[in-house]
Amino acid sequence: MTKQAYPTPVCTIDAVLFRIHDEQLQVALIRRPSDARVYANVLALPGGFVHVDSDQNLNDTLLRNLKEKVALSPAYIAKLEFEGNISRDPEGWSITCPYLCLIDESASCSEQVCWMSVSDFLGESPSINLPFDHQQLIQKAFHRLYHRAKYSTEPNYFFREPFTLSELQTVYEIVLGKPLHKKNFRDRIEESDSVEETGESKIVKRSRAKLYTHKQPQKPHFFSRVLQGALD
Amino acid sequence: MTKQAYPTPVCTIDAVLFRIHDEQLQVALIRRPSDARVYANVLALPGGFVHVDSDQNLNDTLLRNLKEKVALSPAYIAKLEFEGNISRDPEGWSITCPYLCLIDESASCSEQVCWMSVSDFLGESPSINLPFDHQQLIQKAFHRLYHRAKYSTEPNYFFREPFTLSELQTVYEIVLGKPLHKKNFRDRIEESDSVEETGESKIVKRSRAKLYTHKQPQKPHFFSRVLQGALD
DNA sequence: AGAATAGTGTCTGTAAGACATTATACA
DNA sequence: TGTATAATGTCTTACAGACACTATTCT
Repeated sequence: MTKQAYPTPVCTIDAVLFRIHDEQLQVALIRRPSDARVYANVLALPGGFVHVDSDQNLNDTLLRNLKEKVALSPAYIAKLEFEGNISRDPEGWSITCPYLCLIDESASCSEQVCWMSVSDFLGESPSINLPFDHQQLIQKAFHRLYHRAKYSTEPNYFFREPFTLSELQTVYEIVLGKPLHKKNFRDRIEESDSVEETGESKIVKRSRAKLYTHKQPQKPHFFSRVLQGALD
Repeated sequence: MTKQAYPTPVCTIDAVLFRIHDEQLQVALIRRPSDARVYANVLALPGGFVHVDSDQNLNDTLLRNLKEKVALSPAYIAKLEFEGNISRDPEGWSITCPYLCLIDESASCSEQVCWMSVSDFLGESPSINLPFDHQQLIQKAFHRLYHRAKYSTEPNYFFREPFTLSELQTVYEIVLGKPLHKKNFRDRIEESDSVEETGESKIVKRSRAKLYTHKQPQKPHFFSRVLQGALD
């Protein structure tokens, strides 16, 4: 009954990295290396192995992999549900520790990154097939973000730089897939106490809008009531 | 960049197994084997390694370990957040895939199991020190159950046999640590559509109470509003 | 009969939902 | 001056919260 008695499954992290771009929710994919034992040269979620020498924890593993493969550090990260079984990797038993990562639209990243619309992966027959259980991981990450948009301020972290409330509302509308009442949205954000005015403002379209920043980094507010009503 | 290029951390499952007993929320601990390389003969959460030959997935790993070490199968299981770092195990890098498990009060289990009050582990200085990060895992599991008791019917699964609504309310009160209004609680449970009458009833204390069972096994209902009010 | 528990009726308060209005910038 | 957007005011409604009440069973 000592530790080395059993072979341990292969264990990796995977990053489901989302951004808002062109009025779409997009996910980052990268092409697997040509010398990979399975799924060589195929588009997949960025991920990788723990470096037991350099990583102190799985967070380090995630950030290192994103830096190496996508060349950016996310504005927000959160753990998703682990997944481990004999069939997700053709090479045998494996476990993944997947993360949801949010990044702001203007963040620059490696040109290797292929951004695809998340909606391409929500149906039964996606436009491209992803290796492993990566489509399921994207679906789970979206499911989480979608629901959190209804009862938390997690989508706030699609912004790193100051933002206007209208921009923020647009993000929520894209995630939820339906328009929201402006006043209700603003009341809700105010009630959450999740943002504060910078004092600055910017001219957007034909009006002047106040700029806001996060009050708490990486700590969404949770509402006591789920957002029900939305237009249509 | 092939798979076997890096050593993989040790990966285990841990079970935070809760029951309601003696008006308390209790957690199951077992004594580690005397030949363990670390923390031999110490009380800890039941857990163990993946058997890549016999387990199809981590669920199998959990159930097999619970059967072997606690001699029972839980009424409800759910994944908790994975944890992986260099310091949680004195032997080095390790990852745990922890599960929350609920079992009914009357379930019989191995006599080896030591049931302890969860409240013993919620403060800074617990009555006994647990190895690894097991105290944190218990705290996280309780935190989840506590909050889910406020916005879901997850605590329903402390029952496997038919139960009365008063018994159910008592379970919620123990988890939440405060009394609830009877009528409000019953309205909420009815609204959730999570239980149905068996048609049977039983005499409890000085009155006759209807018996209920789950409508959906393993699928809690989620309310659109968080339970705020409770007595005191 | 009295006590304890199961089960129900109903009023209130609060925050989400719906919609209207005002203010501001620009062409 | 007209139009599009920012920002706010206010009425309605749904449901949690509080509490009173009735029904049933046992001592």
